Amino acid sequence: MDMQKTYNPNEFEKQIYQNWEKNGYFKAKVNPDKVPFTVVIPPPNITGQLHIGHALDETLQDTIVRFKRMQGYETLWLPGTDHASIATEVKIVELMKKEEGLTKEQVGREGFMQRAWAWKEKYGGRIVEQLKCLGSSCDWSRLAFTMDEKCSRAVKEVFVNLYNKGLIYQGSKIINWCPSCKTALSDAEVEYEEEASNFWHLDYPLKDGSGVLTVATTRPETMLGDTAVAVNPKDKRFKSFIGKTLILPIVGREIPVVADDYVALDFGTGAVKITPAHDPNDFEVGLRHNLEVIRVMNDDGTMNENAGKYQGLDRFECRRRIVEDLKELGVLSKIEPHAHNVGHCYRCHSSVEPIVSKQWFVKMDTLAKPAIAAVKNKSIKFIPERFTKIYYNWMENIKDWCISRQLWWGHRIPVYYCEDCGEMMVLKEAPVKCTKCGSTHFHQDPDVLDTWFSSALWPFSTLGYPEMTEDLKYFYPTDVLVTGYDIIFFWVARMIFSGLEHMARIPFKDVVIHGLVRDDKGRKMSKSLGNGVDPIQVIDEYGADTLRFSLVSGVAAGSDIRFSKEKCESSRNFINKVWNASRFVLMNAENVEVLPIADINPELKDKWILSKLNSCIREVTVNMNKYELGVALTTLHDFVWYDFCDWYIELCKSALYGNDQSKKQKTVSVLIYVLNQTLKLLHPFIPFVTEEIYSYLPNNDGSIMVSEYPRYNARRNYKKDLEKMNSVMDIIKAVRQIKSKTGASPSKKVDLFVITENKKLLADCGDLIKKLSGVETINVITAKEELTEKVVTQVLNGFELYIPLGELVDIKAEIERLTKELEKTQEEIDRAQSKLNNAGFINKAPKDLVENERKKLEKYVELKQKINENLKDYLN
RNA sequence: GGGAGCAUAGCUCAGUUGGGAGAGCAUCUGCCUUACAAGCAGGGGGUCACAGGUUCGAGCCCUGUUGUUCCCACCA
Repeated sequence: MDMQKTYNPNEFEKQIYQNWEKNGYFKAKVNPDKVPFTVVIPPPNITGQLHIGHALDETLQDTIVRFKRMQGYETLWLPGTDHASIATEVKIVELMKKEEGLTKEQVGREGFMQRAWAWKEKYGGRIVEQLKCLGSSCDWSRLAFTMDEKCSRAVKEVFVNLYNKGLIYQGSKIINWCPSCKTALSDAEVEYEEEASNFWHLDYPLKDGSGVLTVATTRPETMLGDTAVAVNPKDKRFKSFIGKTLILPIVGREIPVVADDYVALDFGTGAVKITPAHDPNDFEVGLRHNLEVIRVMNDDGTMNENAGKYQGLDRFECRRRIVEDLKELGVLSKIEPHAHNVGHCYRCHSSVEPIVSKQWFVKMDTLAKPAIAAVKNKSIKFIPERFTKIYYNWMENIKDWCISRQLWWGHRIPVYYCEDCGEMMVLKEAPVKCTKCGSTHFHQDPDVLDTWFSSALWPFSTLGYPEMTEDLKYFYPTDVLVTGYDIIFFWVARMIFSGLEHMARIPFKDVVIHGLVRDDKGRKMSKSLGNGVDPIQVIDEYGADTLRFSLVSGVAAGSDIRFSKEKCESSRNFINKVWNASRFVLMNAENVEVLPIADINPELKDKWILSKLNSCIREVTVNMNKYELGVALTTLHDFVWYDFCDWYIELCKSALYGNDQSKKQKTVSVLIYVLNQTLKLLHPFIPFVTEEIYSYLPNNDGSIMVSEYPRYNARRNYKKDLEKMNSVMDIIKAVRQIKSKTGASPSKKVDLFVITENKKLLADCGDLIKKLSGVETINVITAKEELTEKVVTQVLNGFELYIPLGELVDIKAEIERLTKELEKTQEEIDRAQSKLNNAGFINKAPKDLVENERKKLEKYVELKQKINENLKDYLN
C-alpha cells in the first residue's frame, strides 16, 4: 500500500496515459469474434489549440468509448484533424503579414502551401498532444487528416462521381462573397446580424419627364448596377408606370419599370430597384424579365469600372459619396432609419456581398431526400430528439451547395482545362493528354473545395473509401457521432447525405448533440471578452479527471453548460473523496487475504451495500446506454459519497478495528469488492484516478480500462435486509438528531433505552449503532415507566427511543419539538386519509400504491399515538 | 415571419414512461471522531413563471399568456 496521502493528479496522469498507449489498449482491429463499436472524432481544426468546447466533446466521446470497450466491444475511436481551409488560410495570411511582411500573392501558391504545411505540422501535432492530456483513448495508429492522401483520394473520387452523375455542376449564380477573404462562401457560412441602418428613398425620373418613381434601398451604392425598377402588378399606384422607362440618376442609363409579384405592396415605397448582379432576389427578377446583369464591385469590395467615377472606392466609402451626390442632385427624397440583417463571413466577420459569380455547386434536391428519410425512419436518431426538427427544417429547404472557394489551402478541384482547345476534364488524376484535341498542356482549376466537402466524407474516407477495405466493412457504419448543435448543418447533415450517396448506408446510428460551454456568467466564451477557459490550464491545476467530471456532471443532453472554478472545485473534491476512501480501504486491506465475493456469507451491512451497488450498476448502465451521462454520473456520485463513504465505510469500522479476524477479513473483502466495482463504473468518466487506484487493489486483473464492466446481478437484491438496515440507520440518525437539537456534544456518550419488538435487530446491530451515533449502552425496556430520569424521546417505526440527558433536557423545548412532530404526523395522516377516501384513487390507482398508502396511514396513526403519550408525560 | 429551448431553493442546475420536490455552491449550528477540514454531523430555505384543461392524482401531458435565449428565413 503505497498510495500517496493526498490526491495529486499531476503525479500519475501522464505516466498512466503512456502505459495505456504502450500496451496498445487504444488500438482496434478487425475481429470477427467481437461486435465493433465505432466512433469517429469530429476532427478539431488545426487553426489553434484545444478549447473547452473540444474538451467537452472529447470527454463525452471518451466516456462512451471507454464504457463500450469495457463491455467487450471491439471499440474504435478514430482520431484526426481538419485542415479547416478558410479558417487556417486566414491565420496563415495573418502570420505571414506579421512575421514576414508578405502577402499571399507575394509568396505565390507554392510558397504559401509550404508555409501552410509547416503550420499543419506544428498545430496539428499540438492539438493531438492536448487530446492526449484529456485522456482520450483514440487509436492513434489511425490518426487521419482531411488533406492526407487517404482523405484526398476519397475527395477526388466523390467529386468525379458526383460530377458524372450530374450532381456537381458549374454555373454563374448569386453567391455569398467575402471581400476580405476574397472567396465565395456557402449559405451556411454566412451569419446574419441585425444592424442599424437607413432606408434611402430615391426618386428615379421617368424618361418622358412626366414624374418620378421613388424606390427605397438599404444599399444605395448598388444603384450603379440597377437595370430595372420593379412594382407589383396589382399595385394600383404604379399601374401607369409599368412598361415605361426611367433614367437612372448619376449613371444616366435607361431602365424599364417591370411588373413582378416579388414586390410587396405594403413595404418600402412599393417600388424596388433591381440590381441582378448584387442581390439574390433581384437576380431572380432579372432572369424573369431578361434584364442585364451589371456587376459594379470588384472581388475585394471596391467599385469596378462599371461604377464610373466611383471606381476604386471601397464599397462603404462609395455609399457615403453616392448618398451625398444624390442629395445634391435632389434625388434623395427621404432618409428613414431602418434596422436590417446583414450577412457576415463566419470566419473573418466582414460583411458579405451577394454577387454573381461562376462557381461549382452540388445539386441538393436528390441528395436531400434519402437523407431526410433516414432520420424519418429512425435509422439515424438524434439525441436529444428535438434536433431532428432543426435537421428537417434545413434539409427540406436546402439550396444547392456552393463548394468552390477562391483559396489555396484545401483540396484542389479535380478539374483540368486544355490550354489549346479549352476542353474541360473532370478526373481523379491529372490527364496525360486532352481527350478532345490530344494536347498535353493543361491547367487545373485554381479553386479549392469547401472545407466541409472533405469533412462530409470523414466516417468512410478515414476507413479506406473508395476501397472496400476490411476496416470499412467491419467498422462502418459508425455507431455514434458526438458533436455540438452548432455544426449540425455544416457537418452532420452533409455526412448523412454523403454516406447514403457514396456508401449507400448511413454514416452513424446515433447523433449525440451537446451544447456550448459558457463562462460562469453564462456568456459565450470569446477572445474579445477574454473569458475563455483554457482546458490545459485546468488540467494543470486540477487534473484531467476533474475537468472531465466538471464537464459531464449535472448536465442534461443538448443543453449549454456553465463552467466555473466552483464547479471544478466540487468535482475535485469528489475525486479526492474517492481517493481517500480508496486509501482507507487499502490501508485496512494490508496483510489481509481478500476473499472472492462469491465465497463470502454477507451480513446485514454487506447485503445492504451490495444491494445498493447492484441498483447503482443498473441505473448507471441504463443511463449510459441512453447517453444520459450526466444522470449516470450523478447516480455514481451519490452512491460513492452517501452510501459507500458516509454509511458503509463507517459501518465497517467496528469490524475493521475489532479483534475478530474472520469478521475483519470478510469486511475487507466486501470493501475491496465494492471499491473494485465502483472504480470500474467510474472509470469511463475519470479514467486516470481510477486506473491509479486500481493498480493498488489486491487481485486486480491488470488495467482497469480493459477490465470487465460490472453487471447487474439479480440475485444480489436483498430487499428485506435493506429495510432492516434502514431501521438501523433511522435509529442512528435519530440519536444524532437528538444530540444536535438538545445541544449535546456529538462525542458525548449517552445511554439509549428502546422499546421494541425487534430485539434481534438491536442486538445484531448494537455495535453499529453505538459506534455511529455515540451511544454507550443500549437497553431494551418494556415500558417507559422503567425510566426514572428525565429523557428525550423519539418514536420511530417499530422503535421508541429514550435518552436520559440530565440537565440538557429542556422540558419546554421538548414539548415544542413533540408538538411540531405531532403536527407533521397529523398532516401525513390527513394526506393519506384523503387519498384513501377518494374512490377514484382506490379504483384507478395501481394496487400496490393503494396498499402502500394504507400501510403509511397505519404507521402514522401508530406514531401519532405514541408521540401523544410522550407529549402527555412532559405536560404532566 | 417560422421553429426550438429555457423559466424548480439565495446562485448554478438535475428531475428518465404522471404516484409524497433533489444536488452542488452559499448560509446557520456543532465537531480537527486515527480515509478525507478538499472533511463529518445536524438545520433553515421552493404556491416547480402565470392562467386554464386532461386525470383519482400534474414540476412532468395539452392549450394559452408573460419573460428570456437561440436557430432558420431575409421585404428591397
